[in-house]
Amino acid sequence: MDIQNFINQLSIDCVIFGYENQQLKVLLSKSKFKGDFYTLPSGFIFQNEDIEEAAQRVVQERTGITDIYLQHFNVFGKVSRKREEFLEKLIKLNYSESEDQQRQSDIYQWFTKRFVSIGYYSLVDIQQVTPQPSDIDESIGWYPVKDFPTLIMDYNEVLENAYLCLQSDIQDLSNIYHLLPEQFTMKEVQDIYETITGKYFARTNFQKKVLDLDVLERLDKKFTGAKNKAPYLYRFKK
Amino acid sequence: MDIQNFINQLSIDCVIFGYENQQLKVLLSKSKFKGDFYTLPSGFIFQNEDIEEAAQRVVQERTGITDIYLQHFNVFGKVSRKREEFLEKLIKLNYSESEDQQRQSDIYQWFTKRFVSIGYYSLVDIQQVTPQPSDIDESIGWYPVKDFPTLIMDYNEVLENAYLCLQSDIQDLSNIYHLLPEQFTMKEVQDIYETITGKYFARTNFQKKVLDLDVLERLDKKFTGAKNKAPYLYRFKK
DNA sequence: CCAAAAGTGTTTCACTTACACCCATGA
DNA sequence: TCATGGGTGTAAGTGAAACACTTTTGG
Repeated sequence: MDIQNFINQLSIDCVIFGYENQQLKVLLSKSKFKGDFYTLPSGFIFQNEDIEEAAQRVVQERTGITDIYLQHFNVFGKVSRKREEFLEKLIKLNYSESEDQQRQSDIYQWFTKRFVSIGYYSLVDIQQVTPQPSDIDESIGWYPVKDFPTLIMDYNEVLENAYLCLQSDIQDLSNIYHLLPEQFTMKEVQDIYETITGKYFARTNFQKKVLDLDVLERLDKKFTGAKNKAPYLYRFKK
Repeated sequence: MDIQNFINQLSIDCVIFGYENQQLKVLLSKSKFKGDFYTLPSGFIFQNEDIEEAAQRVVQERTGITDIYLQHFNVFGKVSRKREEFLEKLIKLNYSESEDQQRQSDIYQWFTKRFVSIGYYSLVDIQQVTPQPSDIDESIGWYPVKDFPTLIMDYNEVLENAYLCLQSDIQDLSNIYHLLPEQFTMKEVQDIYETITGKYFARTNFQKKVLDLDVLERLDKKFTGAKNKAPYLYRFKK
């Protein structure tokens, strides 16, 4: 890792949301290190790179997609952030006593310093994503927002905070479509909206409300083979 | 300045809002350096200091008040941020050719690096504030949001962005009271709200709307000596 | 022809906005 | 007693929520 070219003590943390099987999910990775270390996709900022670009890069590396919807939601800059207890556990489980010289290395110096995190959340079409583990990840995958593993440091709070911001931001239905494929039915829009807000909306009024926003264009009907009236497909206007 | 103890390439920028004479104002300082360099109150983060604490410190140093309302609104992390043109002008106007060794100094190295800004806005009771210039300020004072001088780097955009966020955040009237003194009349609340939103509200309905929020307690009447019915004073509930 | 779900129209209700009215104040 | 601005109640209007109804689909 080319530590020299990064901004010191500053990181980008991305909460990547997707929607699948009536569930809102987040992309989390599990570290190669011994011990169950789950974490958010994160990265550092090159000296010649805008932070927005760095966030794009982080999401692109883990998802494979381009043209990514990103939203800054908070910064996390407390001194501790439960870093010490994470590092202690990590070192205890992964390094023997004799590897003391390890602790003198640049990498060790880099990672044991305090970090300020810039938090972004991202909304992606989960069908477009093929999760790609980084070289320090054992695995990477989607976990339901309602049931995800304990994360390292203060990342549980970071994730919860991103979720709260998403719930608030999505009220006006302006960014919900980033979670959807190119074409979708009204029921899919409503399902996502109800899942994220946790509230139920009357079907007929929801349809009217959304169409009145005048952001959708109606396409052909979608014949699923179900023995009922086929719903229209919609697409967001450009 | 104790550069060693700060986080590198990271700064706190504070947009401090106050309200006076029917105008929303921001606190800006003018640099001691030759050339008209106006800027936002800003500072750096000590290694052993939460960023929220750093922001508190910045606002406290410039205003003298404690117990400060702060709201993070954005980060500014583009590579350039018009830094080069600012530094060029600053050096041209303030250093002679012979002072080349200056450029080797720690301070020079510190300030010429790229910075990522963490933006906070603050709402204060302007009557409580005695603006205090820092050691690099020639002066510090309040300027109307509708008419303030050109700022260095991209700080004009930072300020405008803070103002937009304030306009959005204040819709629910939840944080407006930080701009008011301990006790105030309904007309003062309405004046501030109208000034910030730029919209006019019917007096009688505004009163009802605010009282229905159930966040104010009514105190005694305020006798101003004007020959009309005295308005009630209010205070925000704890 | 029937069950299931989609789409549309209509009624009802609640809340906002507009406005009318009365009250307190001090010259 | 009068002009001025503050406080409250009520009518009108608007938009959301509830609900009834019609249409489409495939077994």
